[in-house]
Amino acid sequence: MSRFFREDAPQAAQNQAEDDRLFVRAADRAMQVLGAFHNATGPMTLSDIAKTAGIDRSAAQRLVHTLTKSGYIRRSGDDRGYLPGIRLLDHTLDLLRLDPVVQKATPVLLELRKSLRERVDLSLYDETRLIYALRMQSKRETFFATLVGHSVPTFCTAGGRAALAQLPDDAAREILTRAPLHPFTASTKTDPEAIIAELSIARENRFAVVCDEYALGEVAVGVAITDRNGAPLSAIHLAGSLSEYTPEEFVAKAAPLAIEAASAIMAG
Amino acid sequence: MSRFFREDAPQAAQNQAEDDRLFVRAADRAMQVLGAFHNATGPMTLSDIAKTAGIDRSAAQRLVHTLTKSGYIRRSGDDRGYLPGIRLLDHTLDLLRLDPVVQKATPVLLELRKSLRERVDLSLYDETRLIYALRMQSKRETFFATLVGHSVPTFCTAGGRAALAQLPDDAAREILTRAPLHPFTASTKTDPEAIIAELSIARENRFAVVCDEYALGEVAVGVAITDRNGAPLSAIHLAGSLSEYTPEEFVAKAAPLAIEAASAIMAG
DNA sequence: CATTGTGTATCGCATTGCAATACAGCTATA
DNA sequence: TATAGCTGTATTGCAATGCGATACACAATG
Repeated sequence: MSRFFREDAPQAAQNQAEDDRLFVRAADRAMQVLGAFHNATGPMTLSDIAKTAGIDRSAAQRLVHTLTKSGYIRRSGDDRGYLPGIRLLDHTLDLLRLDPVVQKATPVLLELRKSLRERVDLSLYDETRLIYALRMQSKRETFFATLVGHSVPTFCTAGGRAALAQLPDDAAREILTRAPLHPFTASTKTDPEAIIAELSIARENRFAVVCDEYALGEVAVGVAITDRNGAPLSAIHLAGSLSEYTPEEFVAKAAPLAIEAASAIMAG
Repeated sequence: MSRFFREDAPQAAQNQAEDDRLFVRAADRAMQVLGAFHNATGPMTLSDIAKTAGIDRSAAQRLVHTLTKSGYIRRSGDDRGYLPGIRLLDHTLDLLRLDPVVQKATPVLLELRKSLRERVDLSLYDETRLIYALRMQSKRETFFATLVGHSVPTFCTAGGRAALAQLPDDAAREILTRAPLHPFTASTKTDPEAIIAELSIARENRFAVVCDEYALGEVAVGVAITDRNGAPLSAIHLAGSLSEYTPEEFVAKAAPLAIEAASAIMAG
């Protein structure tokens, strides 16, 4: 009993609810080191990593050493410095293959891709952003828009709006306050209330349409995938080129397919 | 000086070369917890994780708590248990976008995909295995053969043999001793010397061909991508169906394209 | 030939991670 | 409705271990 009622002792410091701001856990530090690459544009040196992760160079050295030994960090071939290690891809695979949505969606999206020979993506909902998990690309595609893990904002993309539309307006509003409402094109809607209005439309239609707001010359249709309580988990995203379709044409073609696919996934 | 020559002190335990077998670093423990999902087939409970990671349930609890707070682990929606968290995909992206080979290969492979409307993959070399980093799928594709992070053995795949062929024979032999030479089909070559012989052929041709050894009804052509010292970094992999091509047809069509693509990537 | 940057290695202290322990909720089986 | 066996969660003290300090070898640069 004395363990639980010690009046003389300093306030218990290990309350799980609050310790995480008092203590810095080693697991966090390890992930901070890996996270140091988030803003990198090339290999990082120990000093870079230390600075970015907010730890001492010598601590960084130790962590990098350990992480290198286990393959989560590797030395960059020619250049000096370090890069994220291949081992990370193992965890990527675990994430993808164990994700219930990805599991169910994969065959459905492959079918969908056959019907509509345009870009088909599945992305996972993460409040202010969507992260691409499955990508089935079409003819044209550039850069690293093909990379898994790439994320796009929810506020101005079709999939994102479809996902946000599943939330009550004030929950969506709250997320929008946290999102950087940065315009990507001249047409990007950045007024929260204008976006909320779009969400109402999407909610009614069961899909969202975005034209020219994120990428110029692109029309996209997004449909949300939700859990059984209706909370957004993920979104299907179909994109076409405005040089081939009018927005209406594309929606007419893509929206029914996307809705059907989403239903199939949620039913499965 | 006493710090460096203490005769009475116990043997210094922190030699970086050997401490890793004496000490278990927290960073490792964190990654072991994430690694616990490697053999999972669904959500894992705390006890599962603890058992798999080889730590106490209560330690697992603490780590999982920390990792959950930072998004590397999440609770599985309906079922009980935990799953890998979306945050991992951020590191995936960092790995892919910072990888020099992936950077150079992406545009080349997109072009290649246009010329040859079959499966085109880029995978990263990891001794006994290749890990898929870029996937551009064709019509038919099933299951999670589409997932990034999926890995295949080097000993019996076209890309793998192309990569191994870049090594001296004894280096390749050494790797084969560490590889589980498990037959996937009736045709899978599992005799190390038979594989070494294949490597010689691949070395001469600059590409490797594998038929029916990994997947039935599939013919694949692989070409290695090396650093400037000739060490394998990665492989391009083109696969076609034996119901559409004879092996010779496919090779005639695919091999030149693959070699050209690899040259373009290495020159870039 | 300094100087400033890499990466690497070692040590001791005090911070922090862990085992032990306890408990609340939920399902099943008795 | 016990009761047993799971979940996940929380708290403590001790000692294992992570970190800062420090030092050094090597390259590249001025």
